[in-house]
Amino acid sequence: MSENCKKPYYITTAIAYTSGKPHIGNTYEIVLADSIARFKRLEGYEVFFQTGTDEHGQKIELKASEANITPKEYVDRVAEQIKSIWDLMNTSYDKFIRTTDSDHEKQVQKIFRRLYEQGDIYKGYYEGMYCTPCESFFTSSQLVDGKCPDCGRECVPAKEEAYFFKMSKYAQKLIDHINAHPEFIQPESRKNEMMNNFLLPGLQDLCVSRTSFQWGIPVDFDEKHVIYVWIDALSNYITGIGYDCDNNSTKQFKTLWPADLHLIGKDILRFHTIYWPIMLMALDLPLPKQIFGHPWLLQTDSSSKEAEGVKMSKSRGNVIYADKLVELFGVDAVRYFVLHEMPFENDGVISWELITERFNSDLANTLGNLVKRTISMSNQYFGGIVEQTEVKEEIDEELILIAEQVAQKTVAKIEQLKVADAITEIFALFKRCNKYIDETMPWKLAKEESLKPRLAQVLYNLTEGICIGASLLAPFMPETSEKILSQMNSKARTIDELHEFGKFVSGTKVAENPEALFIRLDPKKILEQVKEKNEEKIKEKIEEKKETEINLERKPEITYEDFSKLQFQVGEIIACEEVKKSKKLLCSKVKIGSEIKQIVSGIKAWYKPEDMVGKKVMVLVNLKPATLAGIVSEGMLLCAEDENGKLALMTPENDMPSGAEIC
RNA sequence: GGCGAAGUAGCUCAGUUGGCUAGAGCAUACGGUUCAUACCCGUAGUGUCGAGGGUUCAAAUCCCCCCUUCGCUACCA
Repeated sequence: MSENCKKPYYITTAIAYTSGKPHIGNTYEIVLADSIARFKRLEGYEVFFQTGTDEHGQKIELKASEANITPKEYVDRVAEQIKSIWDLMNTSYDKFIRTTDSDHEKQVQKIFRRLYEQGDIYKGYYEGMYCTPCESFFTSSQLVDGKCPDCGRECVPAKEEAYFFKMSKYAQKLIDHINAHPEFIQPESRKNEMMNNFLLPGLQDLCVSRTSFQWGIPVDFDEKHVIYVWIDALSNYITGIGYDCDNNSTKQFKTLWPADLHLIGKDILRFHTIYWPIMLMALDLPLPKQIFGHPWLLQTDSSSKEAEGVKMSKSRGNVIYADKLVELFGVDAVRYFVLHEMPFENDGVISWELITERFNSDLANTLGNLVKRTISMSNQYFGGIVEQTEVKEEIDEELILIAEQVAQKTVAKIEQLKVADAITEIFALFKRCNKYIDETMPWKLAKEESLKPRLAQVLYNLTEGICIGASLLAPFMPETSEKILSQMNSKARTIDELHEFGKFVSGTKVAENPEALFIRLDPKKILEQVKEKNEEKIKEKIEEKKETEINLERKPEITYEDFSKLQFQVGEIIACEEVKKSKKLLCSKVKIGSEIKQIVSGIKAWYKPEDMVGKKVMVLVNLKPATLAGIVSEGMLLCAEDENGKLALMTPENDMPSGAEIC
């Protein structure tokens, strides 16, 4: 393939939101994308790999004002931090786009205007309950006990002039596209979720502007509006490579678009498989070829059972940061671990024991030791010279066959985005090399001068096998690959040079004192170090807890008259059972004075029915009855709620009779 | 509640359209070897393939029902 007719390959990650430091879960995505990008380069594609940051929105505006700096200063800081972690992970992105880049901003304005002018965007009103931290509107039916269904915080009623995107107009076209291209959404199981939950029931129009904050790209023909995240963030995939909606797109755009792969977390699949394709349709652009919603890396923490299989998130305080891992294990080990341990469809598990185990067995034993023993034999027996002598034996053939096939096997796995399996293929070669050493027993050959030529060939075969493996390893563990090849005094090869065994230059002298690639770790010591860190973390958590305060946005003032409309009484729970049809509801019989009311409440997660019975609780008794999950509820049990959404029933401090008025 | 996924050796998982004594890696035990980072190679396993029923000459694999877990979604006064 000549230089100028290389096939393009355009891959992107989601852009990271600059509200804080990214954890290992975010980092997984960039490493995954990087390994695919590097692999495609190895295959001879002209790869363009784009990542970046999503830097607008109210949350950032808030954080910046808390820190007493401008939003731009704030995002500059975080973007730099994110970039430095991407660099720490040795990722080879070609472009780091920021949504505050001026060319991006300009283009987004033009896109918005065009969609408005062609009638896909119209002006309307958004009415509903608004959650400030989440920057989201909800219908009152979506709220959980009047709180935000995402974060559990207070919502306020709001009405906002806003622009809407007519999603429904393109829905059928998108359904047809998804049906015609089964590979479009990966893994395929996600396709059903999108179809069944959103597309088939009918798409709602999407609100694409906000007036409640300023930190965003203004709508240029209606300055009080700011373009909301969808059009702003998603467009990065085209603005980053030079799209222009007045038909002045760059050559780069024309070459690269449509993207070959959008790599994203499974949580934002909906935006990428529904809103983004529809936006593209409206712009009359082809759709990306594939969108892969990768699973999560879940952390199991040996020191606390409850943390098992819990998604990492800052609010849960169970975050493992990439730099800490790198400190303990090194970049390539972390890359290896996240790539190897992450399955294709289900969530992967990360724990200190697992990392240490993999590190020792795969990296130190299988790979590191193989390289070391091979090189040391070459030095011991031949002064470091690795030479072909053509003294071949049948026993060589299996090794050679595996070595010659490993490249194409790996290519096939990457084709399916099965990166973990690709790595396993490469390690199968290293394992075969170790076995080959036992089969040929070089130390025995070394004892007889007449067998030296055979010994030389054996070591050549090993060296060549290792070099093939190391070349293929480059996309996944770039530094290790380079180290091995440099110890072998050899060069990285392209895929095409890996199908044939014997390209290692005969007569090459290998390193005299090769450095061990991975030193075995003592799992006990690692666990001790982790324990120390955990204890620190727990202390921090406790301190944090002490300081936790919940501040709600004030609702409008009410009069005593308003208040007196509400009637609260003490009720005694005399019976309680689960509402079978629902996941969150308990149905209680509450005795209020002589009256017995049936009340349904969303507290199943915190209270067992048997624990409810006998409790005296605070009841709002004159609330209009409503039907929940088919059951009539005639009031409301009052609860306090913490920052994690945990509920606690309100009970009188001293025993009070059932029916006592609360005033 | 709707839609979907999963439940296989101690652990992480493979098991194509049903077919011979159910597999891999790690961990475990034993044996071999010594070039090497207590390493490598070999052997050995253990499994009511979530429970029950059915179809079949034959089911981990198909059908029914149930249990458990998970994902998306709805409801959640």
